[in-house]
Amino acid sequence: MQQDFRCNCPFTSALDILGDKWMLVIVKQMLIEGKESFKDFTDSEEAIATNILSTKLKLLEELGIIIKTKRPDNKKTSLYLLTDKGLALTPILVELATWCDSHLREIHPTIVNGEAMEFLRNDKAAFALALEKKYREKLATTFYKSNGG
Amino acid sequence: MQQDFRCNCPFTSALDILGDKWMLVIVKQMLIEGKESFKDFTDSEEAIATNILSTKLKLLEELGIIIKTKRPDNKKTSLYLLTDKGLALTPILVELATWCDSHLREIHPTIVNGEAMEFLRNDKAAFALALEKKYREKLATTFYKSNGG
DNA sequence: ATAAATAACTTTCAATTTGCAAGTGATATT
DNA sequence: AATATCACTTGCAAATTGAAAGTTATTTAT
Repeated sequence: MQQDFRCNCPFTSALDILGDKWMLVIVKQMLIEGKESFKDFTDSEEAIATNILSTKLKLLEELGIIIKTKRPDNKKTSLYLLTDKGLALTPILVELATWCDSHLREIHPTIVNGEAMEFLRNDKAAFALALEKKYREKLATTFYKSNGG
Repeated sequence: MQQDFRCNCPFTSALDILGDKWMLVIVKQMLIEGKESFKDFTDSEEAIATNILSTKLKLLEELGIIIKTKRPDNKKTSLYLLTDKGLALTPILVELATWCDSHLREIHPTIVNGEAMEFLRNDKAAFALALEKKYREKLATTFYKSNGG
């Protein structure tokens, strides 16, 4: 991996890892949109190129933010799942969306504005917890399916 | 400016603006390190190149995240100051540092770990508020100096 | 008044990164 | 056995990044 850090500042160091167009978008797709296969990601609205996706998934795995695994009944399709370290990024995503909701609509009026945004506005912390809980339940289901059928 | 957004997702849209190596680092330098002149930024630990700095400051200003101004007694030195829209990024920075503190020390052991980090760990929300308050006080002082001497 | 220093850029150009398109190999389906 | 699908990899062109040097305006020193 050999990650380079610009300095010893915790803010800058976080951005050395997460400060690009794709890392947090991929995490978001997993957490919010339930994406888990390579194909799921390529089919996204954000239209990530396959070579970039491949590189970023590898980096996320090396950093321990996601794990790569397979269902025993499907040797073809790899599954990419968030680890605890990855799930711990939820508050960052929530704060990003909050800022976007309050300050970006002016220059980008078509940003989605549905029930989920209402929930976010009413209780950020609860929203974050709900996302994490939902993902952990999905993880349980995934592993149940893999083991039990 | 002509900002391009990849889609209507609030998470992705925030990252269309903030998802790079420099935007939030510059905001951090203003908020935490009190940097306000072009020279302050070039002297930073992160060693940003002047052309990049110039471009990013312009973009931040166009987005309304910072304002560019001058003290009446100094026509040479420009001042770059955070707006409310910029100060509203504080919770994002706080969450980034929190994640870094918990999950990045393993691969980057020299990350700073002083009193401020203690405060952050003990009460994230209070830490964010303290940063914002301190910055607003500095703003008041800056404008007092400019107007009164 | 003149010269030197400083601040805030701008320009140039090389290196790196990004991303589209096409190709590959392993599995799965018909 | 043939075809389709999935997860990549490779090649190449375009865009972005960044180091170094240059430019202009203002301020300080002589």
